[in-house]
Amino acid sequence: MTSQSAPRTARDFARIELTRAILEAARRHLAEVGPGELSVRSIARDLGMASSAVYRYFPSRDHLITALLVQCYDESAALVEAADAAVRPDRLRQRWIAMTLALRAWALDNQHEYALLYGSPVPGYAAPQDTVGPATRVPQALLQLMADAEEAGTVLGAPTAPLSRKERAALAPISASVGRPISDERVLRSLTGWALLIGGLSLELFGHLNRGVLDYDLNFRCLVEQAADDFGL
Amino acid sequence: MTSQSAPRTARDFARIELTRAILEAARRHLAEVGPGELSVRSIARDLGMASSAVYRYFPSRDHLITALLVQCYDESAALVEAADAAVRPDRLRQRWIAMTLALRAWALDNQHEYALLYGSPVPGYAAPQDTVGPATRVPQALLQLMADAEEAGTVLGAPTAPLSRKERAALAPISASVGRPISDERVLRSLTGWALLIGGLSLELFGHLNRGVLDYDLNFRCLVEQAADDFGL
DNA sequence: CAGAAACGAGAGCACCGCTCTTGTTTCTGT
DNA sequence: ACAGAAACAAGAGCGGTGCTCTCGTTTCTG
Repeated sequence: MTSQSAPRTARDFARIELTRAILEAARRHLAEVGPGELSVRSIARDLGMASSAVYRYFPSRDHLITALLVQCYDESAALVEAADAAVRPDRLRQRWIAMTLALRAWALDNQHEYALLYGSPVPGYAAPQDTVGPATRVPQALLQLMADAEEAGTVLGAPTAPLSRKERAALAPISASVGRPISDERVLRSLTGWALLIGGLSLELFGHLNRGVLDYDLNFRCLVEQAADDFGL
Repeated sequence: MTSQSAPRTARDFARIELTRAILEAARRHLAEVGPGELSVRSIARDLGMASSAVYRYFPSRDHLITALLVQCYDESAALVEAADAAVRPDRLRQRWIAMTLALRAWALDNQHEYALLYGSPVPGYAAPQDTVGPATRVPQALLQLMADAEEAGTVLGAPTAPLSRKERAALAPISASVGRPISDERVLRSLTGWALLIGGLSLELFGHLNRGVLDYDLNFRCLVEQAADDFGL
């Protein structure tokens, strides 16, 4: 780890402070240039230090990106969770709408960050273990919504052919992560919802709707409303 | 344009041949390194020419990427269309399954190419007009399927609240592109289907299902089967 | 057959991630 | 208190990138 517990000495304090400053500058750059062109050198210039000094705090550009990844996952997930919590728990449909709109709002405000999280992986980059926790917060929130829907006894929209044993087995780790009983059909529904959400946002933000859809806000709203219908919310 | 009609002279011939060779080498590299690290220099090395010579044929790296973009859009769309055509036209559900499986198969075989098409845009890159035609072939195929479903008189799965006038207006360019009558609800369904398809593939290929889903093949199949149910196919 | 156009190759510019060395500052054990 | 160890900032440097410019050669065209 980079910082051990408390800043005992002045040096410790300076270290965590500079680490924060570097990350902050990186994030500031990310607002303008996109993940692929994030440059350690320009960040260092921005902070008035030699580029080699940055490597005292982040051993490589990838480590810096990992830190940004975690920060952005957490930031967006916090917004989604907050939007969820702001709605009465039994208003299931409204919660779904609120969560999806929250993620879209964040994505629109932080397009390069969205690309970092859900776009193509950065060049030679393989996400380390640190990111998986934060990365699962949003899909977990969707899962919890579905579990609530199951407890409330809502019926799924369209009739679905029952899943085979093998199909159920493939979803086992997810079902187990919910922490309470949930049918495999609902687990699958949350996956669908997640895929639809990310797909819709990616198509919009990566420019695939350019010629075609005129009103992006309205289009996204239609998408999630229709999904709510399908999910029986 | 790069080549005007016929290769009249030996030089013309050499030019289109070399252009093709460069593109081919670029594509070969793309199978291994990912769009962001495609390097003009390494492609030139691969062909045994000076990097500056490549710029006689593609004025910039972005132009080269554009050519790859078009090629990949066309290649994947051709597979999707072929899969569609291989099924009896009135087997709507089977056509949907075939098309989605075809795109997934291509994406799995060409992961970097998929990232190029549907991942985050390449750094400073803005897709020019040339790419929009090929890019719309897949969503167009989905739209045509939905139009066929409408003609066949299938009913949509879950009940949907009717779209508002503004919502219908936002979809107008797409409806018009179908070339025959289609309800706005079905247009919206194709958008949902497209978003779900791209979202599902992106989540899978960009590593978001790593811990969770055990069997990717099965999971994707479940996704599209369930979507077929929702779409009333 | 001369002039023009296209060509390939090389040097060079400014940038990148990253490493190594050097000299300085700060902490720590005795 | 002080010496040794550890952390630090800065600079030079390596090999890579996209791209430009120049220069000598080849090919086409009027």
